[in-house]
Amino acid sequence: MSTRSIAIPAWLRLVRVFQKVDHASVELLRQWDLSVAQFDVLVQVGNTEGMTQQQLADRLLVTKGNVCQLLDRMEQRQLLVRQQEGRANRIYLTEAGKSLRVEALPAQEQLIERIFASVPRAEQSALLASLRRLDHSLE
Amino acid sequence: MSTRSIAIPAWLRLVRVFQKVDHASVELLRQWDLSVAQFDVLVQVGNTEGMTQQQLADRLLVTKGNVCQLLDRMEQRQLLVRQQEGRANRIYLTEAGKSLRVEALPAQEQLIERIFASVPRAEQSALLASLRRLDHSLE
DNA sequence: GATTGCAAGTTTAGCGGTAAACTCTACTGA
DNA sequence: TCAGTAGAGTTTACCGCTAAACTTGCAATC
Repeated sequence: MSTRSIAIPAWLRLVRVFQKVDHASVELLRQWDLSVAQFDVLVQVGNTEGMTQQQLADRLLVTKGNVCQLLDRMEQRQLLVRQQEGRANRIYLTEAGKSLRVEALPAQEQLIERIFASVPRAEQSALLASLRRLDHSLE
Repeated sequence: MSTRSIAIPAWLRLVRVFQKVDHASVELLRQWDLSVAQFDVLVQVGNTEGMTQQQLADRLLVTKGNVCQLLDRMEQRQLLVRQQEGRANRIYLTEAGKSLRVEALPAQEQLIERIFASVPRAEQSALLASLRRLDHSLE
C-alpha cells in the first residue's frame, strides 16, 4: 500500500468538480438572466433582510467594491433597493427580487441534489465531514 | 437518523473550500507575479510541450478567446512563445518560463499538501473517490 | 465646537472569463 | 478548379472580481 499523499489529485479533482457544477449553475440561471453572483446576492439578502453591504461582502467572501457594482446592476433591474441608514446602506429585496428568488432557489437546489445523487448517502456524510475539516483548517 | 439529503450543505462547503484554497494560491503565487490562470498555463504547457491553443483551452476548461488573451500577456513577458504551424499555434515555454515553473510548482504543491494534512490519509482516499464520482457523473 | 480618525461606500484600472462576430487557412467534393 | 465549409486563432463588449485611492458620515476626544 502506497504511503504517498494524494492531496494533489484530490485538489485537482475538487477544482474540476467546482468548475463543472458552476458551469451547470450558469446554464440553469441563464433562463432568468441571472449570474451566479447575482443569485448568491438574492439568496443572502433574502435570508437576512436589511443586511448592510459590508455584511454581504463578508458573507460572500468578496470585496465591498465588488458588492457595490453588483448592487448597482441589480438595483437598476429593480431586484432590490438600498436604504441609507447612518453611514451604512441596508439592502432589501423588492417584490420582483423576492419572486425571482422563490423561483430560482428551488431550481438551483434541485440541480445540486441531482448532481450529488451519484454519491451514496453515507459517502455524502463523509464528504461533508472532510470538507468541514478542510474549511476549519483554513481558519 | 435523518433521511434528508445533505447535498446542499456539501456543495456550499465545497464552494467555501475552493474559494479559500484559491485565495491561498493567489497569495503564494503573488511573489512571482503570477496569477493562478498563468500558473495553470505554465503547468500544462510544461507537461505537454508544443500543445496548440485549442488543446490548452480544452485542458483548462476555458474558451479559446480567453487563452488567446492569457498567452498575449505571457508571451509579452517572455514566459513562452507561439510557433505557427499550419493553421495552429504550437506553444513552447522559454527558459524563463521553465525556470519559473520549476520554482512555483513545488511551492504550490507543498501548499496543497499542507492544507490537506488536516484530513487523515484514509479520509483523503474517500474524498477523492467521491469527487471522482461527481466528476464522472458530469460527463 | 473643531480636529482627528475610523468605518461604510464608491470609483477606477486592470486581469480573468464568456459569447459572438470576425479573419485566415486548410481541406473537401462536385 | 474552385466554392463551400470547418477548424484555429483573434477581437470586442461586457460581467465578475481585486486593490487601491477616494468620498462621506459618524463619533470621540480635546
